[in-house]
Amino acid sequence: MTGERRGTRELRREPGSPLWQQLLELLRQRLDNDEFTAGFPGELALVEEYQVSRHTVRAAMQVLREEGLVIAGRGRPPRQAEPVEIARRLGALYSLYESVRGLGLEQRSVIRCLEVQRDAVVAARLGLGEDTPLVHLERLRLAGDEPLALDRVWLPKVLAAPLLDADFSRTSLYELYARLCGVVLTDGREQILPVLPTPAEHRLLGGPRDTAAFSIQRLGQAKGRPVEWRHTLVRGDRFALTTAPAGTGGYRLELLSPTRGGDARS
Amino acid sequence: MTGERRGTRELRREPGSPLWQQLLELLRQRLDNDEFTAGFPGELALVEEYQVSRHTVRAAMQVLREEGLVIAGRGRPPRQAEPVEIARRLGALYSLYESVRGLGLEQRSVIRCLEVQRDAVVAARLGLGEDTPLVHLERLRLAGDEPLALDRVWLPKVLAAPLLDADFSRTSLYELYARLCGVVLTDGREQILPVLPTPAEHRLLGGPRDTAAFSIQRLGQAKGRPVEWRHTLVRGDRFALTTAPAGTGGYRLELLSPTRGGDARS
DNA sequence: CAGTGGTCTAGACCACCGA
DNA sequence: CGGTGGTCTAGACCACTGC
Repeated sequence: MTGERRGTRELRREPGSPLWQQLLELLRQRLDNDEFTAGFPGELALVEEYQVSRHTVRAAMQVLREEGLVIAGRGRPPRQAEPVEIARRLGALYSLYESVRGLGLEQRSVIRCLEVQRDAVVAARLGLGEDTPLVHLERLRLAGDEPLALDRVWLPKVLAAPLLDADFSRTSLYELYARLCGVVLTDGREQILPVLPTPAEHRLLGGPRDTAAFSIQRLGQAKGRPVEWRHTLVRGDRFALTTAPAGTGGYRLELLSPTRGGDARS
Repeated sequence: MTGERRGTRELRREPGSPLWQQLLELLRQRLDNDEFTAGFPGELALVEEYQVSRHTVRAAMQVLREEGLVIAGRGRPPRQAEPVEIARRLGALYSLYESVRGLGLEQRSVIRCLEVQRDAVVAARLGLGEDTPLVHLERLRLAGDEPLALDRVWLPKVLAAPLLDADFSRTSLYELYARLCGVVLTDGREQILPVLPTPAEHRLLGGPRDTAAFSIQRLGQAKGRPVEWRHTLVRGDRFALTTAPAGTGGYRLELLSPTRGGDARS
């Protein structure tokens, strides 16, 4: 906003607080403040600005790049990652969206409910008082004409009120939450359970009878504050959790091919 | 074995093949050959041996440490990680074992089957001919007196023959596989599905009726070669997959507290 | 071409840990 | 205490990208 230039920034050279960590925190704050939407500074620029060695800059940048917050590569000018690029690292629910998109299938949603509610249990999970108004969205997610998941979301009304008039049928919730409300999810915790859908749920999801499903519960956070409670039911006959390529311990929720090749109940 | 000292080792200084990557590969090989069981060299020792800068050594070591193959920390002499410490990074099945152990519960198994079989489907998954003899182990895993998981494993008999006389009731399969057969799992791919156990499976696992379960299928590899096919059924009313702390996209299979606090079928 | 990051060197000081 | 890794500097050369 001010546009002022400070030649050097406030890095304290003292033990116990490495320069690269301080720099990392400062860069995080500036990313949060959208100071870099017009382009992220190169390593040498940061060396100059903060008066540290390039090695120190690279130590801080390595973290930001691993987190996917900044995209940088040899030759290209570096840039801040788009929310969507960050979100892909946020767990099973995102890989659900991506996995379906990766197969070139059209995704849409049938909105079953979009209203303001009060729910003491959900509010508690969000760390809010039990009477806090919440925007509640319930939708059935489809690929083509086939139901894939039943998605139930609660957001604090304080943040999410603009979404009450939004059209969720074609767009990602995260995208709308970011664009209309300025809330970008940066972190989250998920819990995944195998469940047997209730008859009502099964009617919505379709599929063979006695099919189990994934129950995914998720607390989404932005800058450390809870901003989303989500409970999604994913059809178990169409999706599997598979280890991520690198064997890093990560998992992806992947759409199974229509011909369930191997049931492998050997 | 030889005890010979080569002052410098074969690192080629040429573009397109960074020194730290070459060093990383050499160290991997030496780890595979158990050259470091009596202690892993420090950074300065590697600087001297390979005639590269400490920075280069650290670049290679960073990878080995992130992979958990080497344990190193300020002050302490570095060392090669034990198989168990590596295995903890090998997916949901290991965290099952650890999660139960972490709660201080006694783990044991009831062996239901331990014999040599031929199974064309499983053999194919292991990349073997359909008549290849396999060691098959089926066991019910318990914590205290309560069944937790039904575990079915197939191993190539060529590797696993010594296990036919082993006692699995108290010890981890991975530990025995490593100790008796010299096979240390280094990698693996898993697929996790929600399923409804068959009546027979449900009788073994116990729990409320109409409880869903995790079906975990796993192909375990050692040095790139498949050495294990596994199909485990985990009780869904006692375990959940939860995101790993760092939000790295990883998941752990965690034992739920006996009092299922939040069903959250909101 | 100029600017980017990728790699590498040769030093330095310090904090931590175990003997 | 000596050895470990953690941090930091000031340089250098190169490969890649896009103009």
